[in-house]
Amino acid sequence: MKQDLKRTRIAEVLRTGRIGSRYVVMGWVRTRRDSKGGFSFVEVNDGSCLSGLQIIADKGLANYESEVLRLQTGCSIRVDGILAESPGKGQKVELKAEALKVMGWADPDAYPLQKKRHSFEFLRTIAHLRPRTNTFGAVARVRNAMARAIHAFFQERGFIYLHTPIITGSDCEGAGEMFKVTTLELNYAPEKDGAIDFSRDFFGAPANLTVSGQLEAEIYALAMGDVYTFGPTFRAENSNTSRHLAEFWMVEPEMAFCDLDGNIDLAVAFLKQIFASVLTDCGEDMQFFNRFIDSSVIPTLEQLISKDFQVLTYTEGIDILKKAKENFEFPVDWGADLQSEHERYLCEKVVNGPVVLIDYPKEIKAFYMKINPDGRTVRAMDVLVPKIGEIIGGSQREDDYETLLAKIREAGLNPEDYWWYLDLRKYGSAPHSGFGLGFERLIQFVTGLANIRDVIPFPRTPGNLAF
RNA sequence: UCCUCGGUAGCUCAGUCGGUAGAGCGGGUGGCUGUUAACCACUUGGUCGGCGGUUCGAGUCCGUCCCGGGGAGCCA
Repeated sequence: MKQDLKRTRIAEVLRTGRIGSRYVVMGWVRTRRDSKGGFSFVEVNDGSCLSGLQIIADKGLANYESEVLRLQTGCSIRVDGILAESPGKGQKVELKAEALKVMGWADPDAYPLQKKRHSFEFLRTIAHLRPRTNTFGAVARVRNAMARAIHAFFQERGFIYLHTPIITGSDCEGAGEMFKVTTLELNYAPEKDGAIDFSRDFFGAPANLTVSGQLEAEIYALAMGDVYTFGPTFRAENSNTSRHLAEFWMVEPEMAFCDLDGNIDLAVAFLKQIFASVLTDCGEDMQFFNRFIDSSVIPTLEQLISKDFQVLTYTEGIDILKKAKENFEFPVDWGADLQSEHERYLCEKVVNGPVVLIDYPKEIKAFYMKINPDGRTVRAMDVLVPKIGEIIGGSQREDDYETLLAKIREAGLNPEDYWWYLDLRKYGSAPHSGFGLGFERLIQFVTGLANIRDVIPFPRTPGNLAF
């Protein structure tokens, strides 16, 4: 065995491999088919691409009878061989093995993955093995390509990548239930006046996992101009749906000297560039999703890249819904938040694509959003997409000190808790805008996977902390 | 958290009116073949989610709990 040769990834063998050259490939066996002509076909996958490499192993190998004929799905092997043109259908090249070494066996009686389709529900119960399947390998590569594309998009535009804290002292970010962080022994927590005494906790105060980096991102936007965060976010909501996770990744750009129009422009350019990158960088994986998961993903993405996004005000959206001949379960009224069925109708029936909804009534949006001159609506924007719903939520931020102070009080919040946030409006305030994008929802949209638990390696949901 | 549908072999599922457990795939053995979701034959394989109840008898009916899917709410 030529131990001096270095391992070559299968993606590279298939892309640049030369017929007649010697390669070393290492990976996991997907299937083995024997020919009684005295040789076997072994399909190997190493995760570098969707395709596997067909190995031709014949009885000339010293361990053909003893090992090759015992190879099963899941075994890891090393193959040293010569790349050859394949006479069979289904692949252009194959590796003629000069040596095949079994690195790790996988008992076929016990190994849960078979060379057939498994349900996503079952694969979730074996999250340590599911990346070895076609679908989850493709998801992992697409997720990686999208993360890289996100950084590329912002870096090209001069945005600073900002690391906002995971642990936060403020429970006033207002975006949902928070996980508590403590080193106190829960059964023996110190008490004072009948309540837990957090002054004796690690931070000397109650601490939580962040639900958003936005408020901190505003700090840096009002110093660096354009910043973005890209990191984990935590919500302790008891949400049991196909589009909610307790731990998910969020992208949050924040731009100084930028109004809502600039915010919309960035969001649209962002989505288009990410979609285009995935189609170029992950062509094979996307073909796979388009064929086996959802036959509309590639046409949809291609359309979005070239098409203008429809921008509607909330008021226009309400008008359209009121005139619609659809029997909605929930009534449509100006001032009420849109239900999922309303959002879906606008995306799927009216526009047939994503919709940017702006200028929502102030009562149904967060206190920090900038009030419009009409006094009733705020400069909010939601980007809604078919099937998934809200994928981006953002706004121009209120930059006027007195107005923000009043709105904090109106919301029943304590201005003292927001002293530094208010300070930003006191010293060198400037118009600024930003949005939050759910990374996993974007991956769902791109891949067509119906359940958000299948686009993150290790999903955290209520009652599920395995792996 | 609410509504709804499910939980039967390693996996995907069928199981009629309450009468004593089935198929395909997978695994094993043999055959055949430059094969590729290979094919053919034989074979292996079960605490019917847990607990309790009704009944001569429960996979099947009732109660309860656990887990999963879909929908809703909260949101990204």
